[in-house]
Parts: sequence; structure tokens; C-alpha cells
Amino acid sequence: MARPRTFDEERALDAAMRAFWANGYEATSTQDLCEATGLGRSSIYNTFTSKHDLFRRALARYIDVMSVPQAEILEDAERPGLERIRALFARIVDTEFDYREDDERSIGCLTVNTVVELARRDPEAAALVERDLDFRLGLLRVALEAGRRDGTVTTGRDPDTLARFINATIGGMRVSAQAGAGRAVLESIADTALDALRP
Amino acid sequence: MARPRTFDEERALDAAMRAFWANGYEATSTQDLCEATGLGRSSIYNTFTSKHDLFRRALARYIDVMSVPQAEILEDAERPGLERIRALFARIVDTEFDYREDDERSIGCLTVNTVVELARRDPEAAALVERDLDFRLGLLRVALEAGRRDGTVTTGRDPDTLARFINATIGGMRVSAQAGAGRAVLESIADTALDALRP
DNA sequence: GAAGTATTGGATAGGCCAGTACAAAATATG
DNA sequence: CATATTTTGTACTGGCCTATCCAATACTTC
Repeated sequence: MARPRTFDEERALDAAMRAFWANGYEATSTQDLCEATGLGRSSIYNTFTSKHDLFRRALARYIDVMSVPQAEILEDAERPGLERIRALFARIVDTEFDYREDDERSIGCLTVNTVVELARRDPEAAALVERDLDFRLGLLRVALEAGRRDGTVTTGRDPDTLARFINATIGGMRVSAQAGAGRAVLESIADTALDALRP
Repeated sequence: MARPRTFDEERALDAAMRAFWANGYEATSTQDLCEATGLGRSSIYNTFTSKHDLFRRALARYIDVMSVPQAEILEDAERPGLERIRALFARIVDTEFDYREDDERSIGCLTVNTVVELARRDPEAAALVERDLDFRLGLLRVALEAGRRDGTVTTGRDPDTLARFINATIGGMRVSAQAGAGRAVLESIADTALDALRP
């Protein structure tokens, strides 16, 4: 019925996500977004209405994309509970090194970056992140409860507290990675955190 | 010999620090800095040369101000090693609640915020933060080694690894606070982390 | 092939950005 | 009190920012 798009909306969204992820919301201009996606301004505004809306969608996509494999790991009934947490840590470390610009520093995690840069003044972003937090805490509790049942998690602390702790550890690893920590350091942080699950 | 200043440079720097801390570097305009400090543009540029330079000084001041009490805690020979770490955690929690805007969300830690927002593209800021990281890791090692000697830290992991872990935990607590965690949650994260020191 | 419709590129708008220019004001020194 | 010197307020600059406008384009349907 009319002229069709010459670009793939999801690819564009991915490119925008990468730009926000690597540079932050404020430091990414609409011009940057045009260059990152390869689209013109018109196409961007026609498709995504505003920079803020594009960010919202990019963040939502990031959360969706990242949570699938994490859920798979944490709900993997084949593995003991503690091993699921260990595998999650390993995945976190891998992503910190897989997704990188030319730079030697990690670009971190868009969710963490958003919490730090935007959560206080952007209620929509805060809501997305909070929803994701609840979801991930739930997944962690599942794995921790499994660990308690199968004897790999022996601490007396309740799964809720432990889930918060594991989640905080992941945040700390991501900040450490952005501060320049290498693979060995991240792995040792993860290993040490696991000690708290079987004291 | 000439007209004297009508403002206190340190007070102005403090106000600017608070502004950057609460809102981030990019989202804080020079206009915001004028309002926060109560100074006119001329006074700001006359005293601090540029927004970036003002930020650099604000960050340096933040690091200085924060590290003094933390060093005191971690080097306090009266306390066993583990208790020093515990006291440090308690202080982190307190600061997350002491320094707050009207908001119900924490403004976090300027160092962490800087790592996340700026470290990748601002080498000066990155250098300040890295220097501070080395300093704090050193303090943590001191306390952890003391803990090993006095028997309160019983884990077999080496102090360097443990220092990284404790530091990451603090980062994770700060991100959690910015994501909306309350006092009880932060305290439980800290308590759980301590479990890793005496497995 | 004509009509209708959505996309696209380029120009543009209005505002805010960091930073500067300059003159008026204020004070220490002589 | 005069002079030298610094601070301060105001106005301004050039540029980049997000967002819009509009005409040209390209495609689908009839």
C-alpha cells in the first residue's frame, strides 16, 4: 500500500542499544544514533518517536535479550543449585569481555549503567529496571532453593537474602570490570562470593 | 591588593560535588552549577577554568573526603580485622542514607557513578578513580591480613583476592541502593559477604 | 499505469550548551 | 584619596542539541 522500509527495525534497535550501552544516555546524541543505526533522522523519529522512547525500547530489548540465557542457566534442573550460580557468574564474566568496543575497558551492563545514570530522574527506566530486578531475584531464589535441597548450598541464610547478595555481587563485578578489572579478577570475585553459600 | 572573593572556594566545590554526584556529569549543566554553588558564571570560570576541571576537582575532593574515615576504620588496630570490614560496611550503608536528596533513592557513590558514566572516555577521571581503587584495595588488604593474624578471617583465599571481593561487594551495595534497596537489604548483603571471610 | 500512502533526505527551528568579553564594582595598597 | 588589581554581573557567541517540516521518492494496490 505504500513505500516499505529499507531497514530492519530490530537491527536498528540493536545498534541503538549498543550506542546507549557503550556511551550512556546523555552522551549519546541523536546524531550518534543516526550513525550507529545507519538511518536518517526522519527514519529514526518516524520509527521510534523520540530519543527517550528509543532508549526505553533499547533498554527493554537489552533486558529481554539478556534474561533468556540467564533464566535457562538458573532453571537448569540438570545442574545442582550452586553450579547454576557458578555458571551464571561465568556467563557474566564472558559477556563483560564479549561485548566490548576497541577499548580495553568493559562497557558494563546497560541495566547497571541505567540504574546509575538515570534511575533517579527517569521513572520509566526505573520501572523497567525494577521489573527486571524482581525477575532476576526470583530466578536466583529458584536456583538457591534448589541448591539448598540438593545440598550444594549449605548456608543458613534465607534464599531471599542470598539472592540479593548474588545480585549485588554481579553488580560489583560489572562495576569492577568497568573500572578495568581483568578476567582473573572477576573470576576470583565470583569464586569468593560462592564461599558465602557454603560456610 | 584587589577585590576579595565573597565566597568560600571549598564550599562552592562541595556544592558542585553534590550536584555532579546527584545528577551525573553530563546531566549537570553549568547553569545547574551556578545555582548549586550560588555563584555567577564569571566566578565559576574564574575559579575553576572549565566544567571538566571543576568536575575533576570535585571528584578529587570526594575521594579525599571519603577516604579519610574509611582509612581510619580499616587501620584501627583496636579492632579485629573482620570487625574493621564489618564497620566499613556499616559506614557504607550509613552514607547511602545520609547523603540523599528529597528523593527516596540513593545518589550512590560519586566514584562508582564516575566509573560507570565517564571512565571509558575521560582518562583523567579514570586515573583519579584508579588511584583511589589502589589505595582502597591496599587498606582492605591491611585489614584482611590483620584479620588473618588475629583469627577473625579464616578463609584460605589470599588477601588480594579478598580485597577485590570486598570492594566489589561495596560496589554492588551502592548499585543496589541506587536501584532502591533499603537499609535492611544492604545490611544483609554485607552480612552475607562477611560469611565468605570465614568459611 | 494511475492513485494513494508511507519512507526518506535535507533543510530548518528554537533552545540550551559551554565558554567568553567587558564593563562596573569593590578593596587593598600607596 | 588615587591607583592597581581582582571579582562579579550581564550580555553575548558559536555550536550542538532534540525535534519537526516538507518535498521528493518508491512502492503497493486498484
